[in-house]
Amino acid sequence: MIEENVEMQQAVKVYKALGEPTRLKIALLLTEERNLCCSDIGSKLESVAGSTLSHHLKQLTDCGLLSLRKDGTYIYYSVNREMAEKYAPYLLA
Amino acid sequence: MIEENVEMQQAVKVYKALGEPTRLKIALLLTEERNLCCSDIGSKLESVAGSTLSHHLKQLTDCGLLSLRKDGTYIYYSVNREMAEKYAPYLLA
DNA sequence: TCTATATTTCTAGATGCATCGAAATATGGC
DNA sequence: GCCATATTTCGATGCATCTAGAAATATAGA
Repeated sequence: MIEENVEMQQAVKVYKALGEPTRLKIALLLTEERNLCCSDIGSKLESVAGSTLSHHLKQLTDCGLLSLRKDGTYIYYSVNREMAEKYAPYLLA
Repeated sequence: MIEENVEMQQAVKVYKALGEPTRLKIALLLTEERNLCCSDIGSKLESVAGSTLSHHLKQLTDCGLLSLRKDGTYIYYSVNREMAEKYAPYLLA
């Protein structure tokens, strides 16, 4: 009987976040280029509403895959490399 | 503008498959112990209907993460190590 | 052939999720 | 304070997915 632990729950969150095309693209974008803000990211994707983008970025940060830095009205996102290396080094390849 | 290619689509499938607690457990089970059949796996999980288990195993094999070998009425599942190494080496840790 | 076991397919219900537009919040500049 | 821009929250809708039970399929053995 396999036991569910905290690490497994985190892994599920990370993989759920990456198991959606738009979010995977965002994660890949942010490994190529660090410190992009919400609207930068939006401009590199095909027609995504700001509210949708916000929702995706929240999931990616909540699971620990992205870190953010606030600067004025902008929020700059980057990939948390330790998390990517642990769960999905494919992102960094 | 980031482009969606075949590899990305495969990555989404793999991560979607792993982004669900029961399926992640199945994948972890099968990295610890290879060649388990459907009912073996069911007995190592908490109360999952056979039809549900079948559905999960299909997703894990469809994305390429599991391979299977038929022997009589049994089907033995194993983790496809190249796929795990590429997308989710966390499974093998 | 008949039976037992293993697994899948079918059908349906309940929940979750992606998406958007509109409204709300936050910050900086004038 | 007021305005412009960046981002989030809210509310709603449609679609996907998880789940299970029942029926169907497959295979081995008596």
